Amino acid sequence: MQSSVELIDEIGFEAFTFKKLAIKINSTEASVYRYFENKHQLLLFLYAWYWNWMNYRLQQETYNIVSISEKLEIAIQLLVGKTEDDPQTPFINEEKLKRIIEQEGIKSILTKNVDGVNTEGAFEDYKQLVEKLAGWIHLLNPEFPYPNMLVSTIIEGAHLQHYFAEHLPRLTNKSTSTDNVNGFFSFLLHSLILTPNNNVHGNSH
Amino acid sequence: MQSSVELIDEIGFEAFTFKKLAIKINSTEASVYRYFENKHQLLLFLYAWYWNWMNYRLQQETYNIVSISEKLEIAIQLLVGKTEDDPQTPFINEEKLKRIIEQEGIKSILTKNVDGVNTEGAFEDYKQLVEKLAGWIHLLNPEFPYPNMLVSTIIEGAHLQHYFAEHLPRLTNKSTSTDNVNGFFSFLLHSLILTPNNNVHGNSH
Amino acid sequence: MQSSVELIDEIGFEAFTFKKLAIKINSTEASVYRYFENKHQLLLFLYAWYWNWMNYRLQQETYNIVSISEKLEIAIQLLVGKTEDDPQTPFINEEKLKRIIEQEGIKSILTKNVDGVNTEGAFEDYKQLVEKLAGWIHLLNPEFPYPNMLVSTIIEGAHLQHYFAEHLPRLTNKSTSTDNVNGFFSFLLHSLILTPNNNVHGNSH
Amino acid sequence: MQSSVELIDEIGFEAFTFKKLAIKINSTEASVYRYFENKHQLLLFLYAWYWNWMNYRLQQETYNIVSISEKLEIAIQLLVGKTEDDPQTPFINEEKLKRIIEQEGIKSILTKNVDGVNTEGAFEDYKQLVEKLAGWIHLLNPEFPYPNMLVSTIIEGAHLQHYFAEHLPRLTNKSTSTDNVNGFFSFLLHSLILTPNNNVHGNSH
DNA sequence: CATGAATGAGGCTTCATTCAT
DNA sequence: GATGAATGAAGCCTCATTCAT
Repeated sequence: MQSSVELIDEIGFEAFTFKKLAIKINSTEASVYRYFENKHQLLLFLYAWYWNWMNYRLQQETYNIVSISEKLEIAIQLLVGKTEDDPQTPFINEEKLKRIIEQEGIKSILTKNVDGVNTEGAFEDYKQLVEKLAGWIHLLNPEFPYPNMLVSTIIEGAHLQHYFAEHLPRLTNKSTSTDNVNGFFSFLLHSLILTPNNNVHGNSH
Repeated sequence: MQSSVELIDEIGFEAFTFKKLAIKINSTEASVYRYFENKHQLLLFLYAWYWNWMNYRLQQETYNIVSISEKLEIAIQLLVGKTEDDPQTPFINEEKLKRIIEQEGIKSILTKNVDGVNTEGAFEDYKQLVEKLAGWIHLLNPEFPYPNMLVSTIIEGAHLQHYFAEHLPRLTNKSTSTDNVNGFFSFLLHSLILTPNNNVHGNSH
Repeated sequence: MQSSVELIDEIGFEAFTFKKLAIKINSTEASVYRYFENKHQLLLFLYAWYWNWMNYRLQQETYNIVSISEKLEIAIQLLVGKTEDDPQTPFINEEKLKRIIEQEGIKSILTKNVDGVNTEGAFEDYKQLVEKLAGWIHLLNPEFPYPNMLVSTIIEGAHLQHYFAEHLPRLTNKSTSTDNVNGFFSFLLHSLILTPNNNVHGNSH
Repeated sequence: MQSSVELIDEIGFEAFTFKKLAIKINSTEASVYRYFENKHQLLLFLYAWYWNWMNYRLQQETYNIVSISEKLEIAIQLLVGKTEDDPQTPFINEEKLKRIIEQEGIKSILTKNVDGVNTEGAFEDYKQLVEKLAGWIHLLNPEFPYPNMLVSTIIEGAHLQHYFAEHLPRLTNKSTSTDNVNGFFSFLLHSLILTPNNNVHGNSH
């Protein structure tokens, strides 16, 4: 588990194979196959685990908060901010896992086999999280027609911006560290949802 | 060229091989290698070609327009809207290419070798486009601190939303066709940039 | 093992491939790769095995001999003389292996990657053997400044002379079979080392 | 010509291909094929050129010398000593060529196709040189039964010792630079040939 | 249940060479 | 004569998976 996270983080998912994993954990390919059908299943498992954990954390950090806008703020912090290793789960390093999700997660969606994978429920937690936040947005601003889009754009956008900050700075705006990513998406949320008197208007075709 | 676009569009980049391409065009693997070092180079070439063409189109459609906000609107239409085959380039089907960029483009960025690829200038046109639009945004709203982030988020976000609309509808908001994608990102732009009196505030840590 | 020795002996190392070996032993390339990373590793393995076996034989044939000059004589016989199949190792045909070492061994040294290979210890037994004999020479003739050179020249020289005898007779001196090789190198050893009153003088620049 | 020497010296003969050469000289593979049938022919040509040049130099440097032992001394210097670029042949860098001969020459002999190559006369100059020196040795010491062996052992031995000095020092004896190679082989020659009262005795089986 | 061994299939790439202009 | 293009063949290697014990 932890080893697979480390290895994927090190060499990337494309270069990752069960053989290399087996060597790393002093085991055999056959043994690894006992636990995961193939490497894509492993990634999907990590993906599901990550979003399940995120849902859990979100619940923890918001369940005694009343204000929905405050809940949303917290959610954004959680999704966009830095992730640190969670000492409660010694079997997995969340910081590395986050980096994998950022760099490899979207690839497990952008695959010719999405639909098949999707029906197996691999993205269930992710979708639940998106819908939960979209629901909150709807409560705050019932007129806003794109709550799901906004949430999924923030999530995936944040992943990309973190990556750009490291590798393609001309696509992003750096100032004091990567806090800008946080700033941008917070600002987005406020401008669109938390600020009153938004004049909602659709496509101007 | 056209054949490679078709084949990638059909079976996906992962399943795409020079052998399959060779069979499709009644040629040999070795011949294909004369033109592209490997399939990743081919994808990068398509990527570069696409953004070069986008830059060209943007210039065409905006150079006699004075209003910068209007220019921006047009740019968004171009980036987010549907792409149709350009009859001026019979050797390439832009509609299919767009679909490839949407589904595979980000993968050529999210690779362990980005930095190497980047120094070769593969993303140059993309970055130029982002910076041009970011420049316009800056003119309209000099206080706005995240112009590049906004542009790259719109571009990549739009790609994803188109994809979600087809495969993971719970992550998006569908109504009448994918026009919603257009609507959302136009709205984003207006709310953040084109509407006066935005109270810019950064990260609320 | 034995099959690879036979095949290399037959067709030469350059023409030797794992595919051909696989066919010969009714197996598959992939299976061969389980045991040797690539054909160069296989050759290095054979090389190491050969010199390990030579060290062993030398020890066997000299350990109850007191006279160092006699030991040296025996060593030369071993290194320069004919090698016959050792019935104790049914899995390898030493005669053929010797022919491989003669014709291919030096190539595994004269490679752009020597230094890398060398650090992996592939030549360890070879070097030990050379140093052991050089040590004996030093005991017999402490003034002689080139013991290692002499030993390595005899070993590699003998390989070449055997080869020349078969293929380029004008570079050698044939009389009664290849015994001449033996004669020449024995003579060399005697003239330089075993004969007293050598007037050692270095480079005459 | 010069480019091929440089390229082989750089990357080694195994990795050398006409394609790489073509790129280096801004030409095409097809053009290179106009001059050399294949890369082995090219190596043989260089080999032949080198030994032809050596013969020429030997003649130059010895033709007004009377003493045969002196001639032999000069020959050894020539064969064993450092080679510098000959300004008379601007189209070829002898120093690099020498390094190629040292590292690759013996491989062109130790090939399964020697016999074929041999009949084409590729090694003619080499053999002539060996025979010339063997003849001198015979004049000095008519009893000595291995003149050709001695010469070819010195030549190839010197090549190897130079190589060992750089890559496998435990097989050689280093003191002040590689002059030792010169010293050793000079010494060899003196001990066997130039010193009177050698008690010639053959194989002591 | 674990694991060492086996393996078919195919991916990627280069070679050496020829052809057509 | 030079050269851009084409290509069959093969080499090398890894993958994902299964089998037998």
